[in-house]
This record gives sequence, structure tokens and C-alpha cells, in this order.
Amino acid sequence: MDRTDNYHHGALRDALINTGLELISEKGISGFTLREVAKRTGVSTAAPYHHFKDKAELLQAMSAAGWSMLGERFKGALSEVETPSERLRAIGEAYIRFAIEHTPYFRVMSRPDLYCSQGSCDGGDVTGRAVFEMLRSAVAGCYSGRKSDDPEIQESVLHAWVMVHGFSALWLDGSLRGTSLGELGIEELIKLLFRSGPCMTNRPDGKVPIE
Amino acid sequence: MDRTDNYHHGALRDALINTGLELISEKGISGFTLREVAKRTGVSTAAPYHHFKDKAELLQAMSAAGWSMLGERFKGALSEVETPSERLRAIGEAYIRFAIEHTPYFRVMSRPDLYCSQGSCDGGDVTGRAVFEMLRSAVAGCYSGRKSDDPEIQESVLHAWVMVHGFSALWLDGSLRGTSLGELGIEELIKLLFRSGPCMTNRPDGKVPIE
DNA sequence: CCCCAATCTTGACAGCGCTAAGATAGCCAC
DNA sequence: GTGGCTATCTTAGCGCTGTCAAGATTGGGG
Repeated sequence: MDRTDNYHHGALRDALINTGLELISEKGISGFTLREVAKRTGVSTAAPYHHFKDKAELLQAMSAAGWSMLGERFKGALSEVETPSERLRAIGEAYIRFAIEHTPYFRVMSRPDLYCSQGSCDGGDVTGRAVFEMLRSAVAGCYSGRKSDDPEIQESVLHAWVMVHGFSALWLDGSLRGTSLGELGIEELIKLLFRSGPCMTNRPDGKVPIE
Repeated sequence: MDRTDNYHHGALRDALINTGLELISEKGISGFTLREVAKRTGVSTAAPYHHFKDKAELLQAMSAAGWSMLGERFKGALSEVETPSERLRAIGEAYIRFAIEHTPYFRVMSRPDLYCSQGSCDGGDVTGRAVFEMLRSAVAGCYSGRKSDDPEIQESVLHAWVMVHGFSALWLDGSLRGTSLGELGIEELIKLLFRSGPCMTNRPDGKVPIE
């Protein structure tokens, strides 16, 4: 019996990550199974345990790879435009497009409860924080001359993150279907999202839309 | 052996829903187990199957109860203030506070993938759409005199929903901890959220914050 | 060439969702 | 009351899951 194919010589770790993403892409995150990942990768059920402590650790590795990839996307987006507000917008759009084009990554990144104890990842989500820092810095770029702890900057950071994440989550969950927004295509929705803001928030100038 | 206690006489359905929420509150959604719910309710493993087709159907019932409860919260919020923009703000805040105070409900409502086939619930999420409709109508109230399919209204509906949902999701996932926003308390964050808007979006008047 | 450390497999256990078959409780007709 | 009917719950078991202990296999360094 020639088992040479089953020996990955250190490459199994990455193979498991990739197979895992494929599996999530097919069956969703609730269909993600360590046994199935192992089977699809062509190894035994116990093989993954020599590279990951448990299922959670594999998921965390997948998440980390996703954050790293998103960081690259951000860099690419930043390099394509000039002005601060264009750069912020580019980053926001990159976040949403990453969620749509690399759904399995996003699905796993959005479920820290599966691999983090009590919400904090014991410093394991360093890449995630680096990505957040890029967003924060892009926002700060729009307020040149102010300190980075300026409340208005904090506001805009929160706003930007909440918007792109909220939109991505709702879109991927299909929550927009079956509503008045469901008839719009993804491109229209993204345009709408980056234009919006008037009604819900009280704008700095104190104006309120129509009353 | 007196099994009288184990007979719920039709009340088992609701008992399972409530026990399920308690379980999610303790162990999170990934710790939600039909067997454990049955055990905690004091019945056998197979008992739930006489009230729910499968695990998904119980989750869907829990979700429906949550949407119904959120609808009540919206009504309460609407009745407390006068002006359209106050009413919209009240609804938005009610959404977030519901997510925080009734986390188990929100957790289940945010996972349609667990009980919906292909994102659509086969008309089972009627209550959810009714709640969305309340939000939409609250937004439309801020644009009196315009048609309900006005693009700017669509914009604001999307914006409002994305904001309150995105914030709730990020907060519950603990994604704000470990960032510059993590030092702020929940009340400060909510205030910040409802004040924000300037940087990310291009406002209708064409102004861009600072450049 | 041989041994060692890295890597993978086999076999097993408890817990999971789910089902078929049988037992029990309460209620209605009589 | 009593007999039986229906709703309700239980017991037993299937295949699947995550995880671990023990053993087998591989390739590289002495």
C-alpha cells in the first residue's frame, strides 16, 4: 500500500486551512467538520491534531490568514488613490468586497466565539488589530492636524467600521432579501451605503434632515 | 416512579424555547444542544421532536420570539418621543439595547443560516420583516412628503439598519475590545455612534469633512 | 546503514442529531 | 367509575462528531 500521497511533510497545515475554507464555502460554517476536512485532504481523522491543538485552533489559523489577506487588500486599495477621503473610501469598499469575494474567510473571521475564550483571543488576533489600525489611520488622515485621540476621529472610526462590517454581515446573511432593499443589486447597495448618513445621525453642524 | 413533573401538557414547547435561551446565554450559540436543552427541561432526548421537526425549527421559533419581542421594544420606543428624528433615534437605540440586554435572542436572530435554507426562511420570518418595516417607516417619517421609494429614503434605511446591526454585532463579538475604541464604555460608544457620520460618507450637500 | 524525530494511522470513547417503537397520562363517551 | 383514544413522553439505537492513546510509517542526520 503506497501511502506516499498522504504524507504532506509539513505542508499539511496549510492544506488543512485551504480545504477548510473550501468546506465552509460549500456547507457554511456549521458544516465545517474536522473529520470532513481531514477526509477531503486525504489524511486520517487524527492527523490534524499534530498541527492544531483542536478544531478551534484550526479555525483561528484560518481567521488569521483571512485578516492577513484583508490587510493586503487594504494596502492595495490605499495605493490606488490619492486624497485621504478617497483612501478611506477605498479601504471601506475593500472590506466589503473582501467579505463578498472571500466569504469563507469572512465567515470565520466573524465568529471569534468559535476560537476565542471570552471574546479575547489572548493576543492571537494581532493581525486583526493591525488591520483595524490601518482603518483608524485612514480615518485620521481625513482630520489632518488633530490628535489621534480626538473624539471626532474616534466617532468616525467607529462609524466607518460599523458601516462596512454591518453591511457585509447583513448582505452575507441574506437579511436584505425580502425587504425594500432586496431588489437592489450589490453595486447599487454599495453606492447607496457610501452616500448615506443624513437621517440617523445628528451631523456635527447640528442640522437635522427635514423634521 | 412519579413522572408527573416531566409532563408539560403542551407547555413543553415554550419551556424548551426558554431553556434554550438560558443555555445560549451560558454556553453561547455553539454550546446550544438539543440534548442539553431536553435534559435541563427535565424531559428525554426525544421529547423535543414532538414539538419541533428538528433542531433548526426550535432555533427558528426562538428567533421568531426574539423578533416579536424586538417589535414590542420598538413600539415602546416610538411611544416615548415626539419628533420623527427622535423616533428614529429611539428605535435605533432600542435595537442596540435589545441586542445587549437580550443577547441570547439576538445571537439566534443573527444566525439565519442555522434555520433558513439558502438565506430565505420560506416566509417564516414574517415578524422580522415587520420589524424592518417599522424601521423603514420611522426613516420615512423624517422625509415627510416624499414617496416611500425615494432613493434618499432607501439610503437612510440602509444606513440606519447597517449602523445599529453592525454596532450590535461588533460589540457582542467583543471586536471593539483591544482597539482604541475598547476603552470607551457602552454608553459612550452609543452616544458616539449616533453622533457620527462625517468622514466615511459623502454627504448630500457634497461637502467632505476636511481633506 | 541505522536510528530518531517528525508525521500519520488505527481504534476507541463520550456526546451529538435524529428516528422507530413502545409506554404512559389525561380526557371524553358511556 | 371504566374503557379506550389521543396527545405526550421514553427507551434503544443509528451514524456522525471531537478528541485522545497507542502504534506504525517516513525521511533525514549520525
